[in-house]
Amino acid sequence: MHQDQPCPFPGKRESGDERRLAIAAAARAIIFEVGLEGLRTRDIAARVGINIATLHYHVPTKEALVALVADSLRQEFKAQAQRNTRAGRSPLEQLRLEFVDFHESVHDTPELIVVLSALIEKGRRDPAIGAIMTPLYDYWRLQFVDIFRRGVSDGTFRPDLDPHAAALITTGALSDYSRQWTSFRASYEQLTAELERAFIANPSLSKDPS
Amino acid sequence: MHQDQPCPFPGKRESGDERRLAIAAAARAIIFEVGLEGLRTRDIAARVGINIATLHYHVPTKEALVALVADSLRQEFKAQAQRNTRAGRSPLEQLRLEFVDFHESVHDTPELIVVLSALIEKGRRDPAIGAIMTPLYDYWRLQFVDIFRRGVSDGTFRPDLDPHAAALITTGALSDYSRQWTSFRASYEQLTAELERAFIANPSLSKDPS
DNA sequence: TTCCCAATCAAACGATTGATTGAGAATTGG
DNA sequence: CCAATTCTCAATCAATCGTTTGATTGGGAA
Repeated sequence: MHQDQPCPFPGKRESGDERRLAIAAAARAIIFEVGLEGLRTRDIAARVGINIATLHYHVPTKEALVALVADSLRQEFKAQAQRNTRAGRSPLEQLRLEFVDFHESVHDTPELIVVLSALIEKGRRDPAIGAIMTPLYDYWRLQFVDIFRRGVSDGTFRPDLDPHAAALITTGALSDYSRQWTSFRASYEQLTAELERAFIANPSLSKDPS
Repeated sequence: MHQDQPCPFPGKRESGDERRLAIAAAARAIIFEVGLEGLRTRDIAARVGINIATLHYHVPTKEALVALVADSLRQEFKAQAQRNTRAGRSPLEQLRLEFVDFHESVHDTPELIVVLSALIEKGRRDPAIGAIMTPLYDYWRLQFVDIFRRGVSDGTFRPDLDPHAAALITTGALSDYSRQWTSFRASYEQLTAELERAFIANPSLSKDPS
């Protein structure tokens, strides 16, 4: 029994889905501020503006709550991936689009990568979280694998480039940058430019290997 | 009325420094297993084999305990840096030595990088931890900056290579690899080999062979 | 109207948390 | 040997944690 009709009286009761959405958002904000070790169910309830018992009505346990946050990240990445279609673009253009997208994500929702890292780390020891986060991170990296693989085929990138290793380097550098951009002297443009130079084929070499 | 046999030398006491060392080691092991959010002073005391009050005698607060762990990491990195002198070696040799060192560290003490990442993340919000961890991470990256800078000078690496960006890419890729090497198909050798190819000068373009 | 049920809350529960107390054992310097 | 110091522990504290209970609300169905 699901009704699409939004509540005509804001401040009254919200549907279960809306509540769960607000709970996940509040939890993400708190994790960003004080980390997973500072996450308290009462603080989440207070930020949403509901009673602690109401929180447990919608999300039974804290474990399920963290899983809810993980799933909210998954859905957000899924939506982001479906939003921009890269069909018909060259590998280098797609790579640069990924760089721009990532930068925008870090700028618009700075807590996203921080929470993502925290949950990936938690997923290393919590199978329930790992089942959500590992495929998510793999998917992101596989996008780069695909870009590099096709870029090698058409001569954009070095012929001796290892797509998997290059993708690992790229995602590692990007996530590491966003994690501590405060202490980095190098700008994001310097980082992405160096990544391009690292993988791109040398223009002075013959592009036609036949 | 001694408790259930913690010390291999009954009747013997450990000095304050040894105790603090054992406490830091136990805390690191626990952080590796259950994360910072699962770190409990009682668990640390139990692993060391001492009473909870004894733990608080040596380390007054939990906050000081986390700082102690951070400092133990700093000392370990400092000792590691001083252990192997790289004087007289070529930039490429030094880079490969860094790769080997890192791999050995991950292999010998797998909890090291995980705990390092956890404390760096905590240092983002806790100034006391950040004061220890940020310089530590910067120091590691600066080692690569130095290697790349000299490698550019002597023609080992690309002339258009940005040492800071390249170092950021390298540390990011390495730390990201060690954080989740379980789900990576690419081996460590593939990763380091790709890093070398990414930064090394093209052999067909030997521009300055003087 | 009467009933049902998702949603909500005040209050509290049992357990755990970091931290403290006071007394005593072990060690050290004289 | 003694006294001072360092170190240790059983017992305990106050606070907070995640979770539960029991009751209430309000809107839609019967």
